[in-house]
Amino acid sequence: MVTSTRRGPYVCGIDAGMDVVSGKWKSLILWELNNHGIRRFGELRRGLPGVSEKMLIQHLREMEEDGLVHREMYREVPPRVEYSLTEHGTSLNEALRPLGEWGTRRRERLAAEDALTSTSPAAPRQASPTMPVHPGQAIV
Amino acid sequence: MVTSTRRGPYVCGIDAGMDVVSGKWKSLILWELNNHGIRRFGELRRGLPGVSEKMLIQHLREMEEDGLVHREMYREVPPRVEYSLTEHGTSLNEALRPLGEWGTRRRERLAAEDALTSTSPAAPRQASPTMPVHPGQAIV
DNA sequence: TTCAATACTTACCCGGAAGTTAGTGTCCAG
DNA sequence: CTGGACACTAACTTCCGGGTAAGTATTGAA
Repeated sequence: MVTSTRRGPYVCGIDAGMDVVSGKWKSLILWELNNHGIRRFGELRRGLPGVSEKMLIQHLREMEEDGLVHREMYREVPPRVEYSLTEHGTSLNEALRPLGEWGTRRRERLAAEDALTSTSPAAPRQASPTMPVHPGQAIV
Repeated sequence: MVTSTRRGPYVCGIDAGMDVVSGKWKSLILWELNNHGIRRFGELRRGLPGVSEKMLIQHLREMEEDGLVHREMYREVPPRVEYSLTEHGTSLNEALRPLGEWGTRRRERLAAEDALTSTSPAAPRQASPTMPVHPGQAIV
């Protein structure tokens, strides 16, 4: 079972909160659904560059089980499935906002450090040109 | 190096925030240091039941490298090392508070569900259907 | 007839996170 | 003189999260 190690006995709230977002794409799925309201499976896949179908579903299933996302299936041909955030998902997303803002400040700090460390401090732009990018990973 | 996969190119702030707390004990270390201000290595180990010395140090090192914790070493015999949060560590802890509160609410929900789901063999106070289940204090 | 699109499912594999165990040097209590 | 406290370090092993690739059923389009 996927949920074998999850829902463990939590020692505090942060444990319980971290647990539901632990997963490479969970927070991005949350963000994507929060921004678009309703998304089909394929839309989500295309909206998260680099995610594999297997992981997308696995994460969506876990988040559904955790009561974060709602799954609506229409028995059509071709099949259509719509995902959206539940009330809990929306509130989780809001609870993550301060962390996101903290991370944004951290990114800015790192970019500034990189700009200083680089040999020629010519371009201290916020989008650091020295930042390594590997194919398949989009910079948003 | 431990930091091989870390500090990857982040797609958004949440990525950058999640990265520094990804690690089984990171958030608990943060919590522990935030509560006590200053803690020695052994105190931290005893304060986090189940952590291995290897993981404790590895996490402390990474957090030090990320600018979250400060490490003060006193060349005494026996050796003494004191850990504390930096300004960034403190602000990260505050940024995590909403998530912690969300998690606490989730724990309460889960506890309530468990209370309903179980056939109430252990501690079913009263079977009054009108009685709201209120777990109150967190089970730490 | 073959291909694309839809939303998955299944099998296999790899790398890294985490666990286990042992060892370091110095001092003091027993 | 043996052991423990202290703060680590190192070697080895296990486990599992995530990636890759192929297969499923259906229909319409080329």
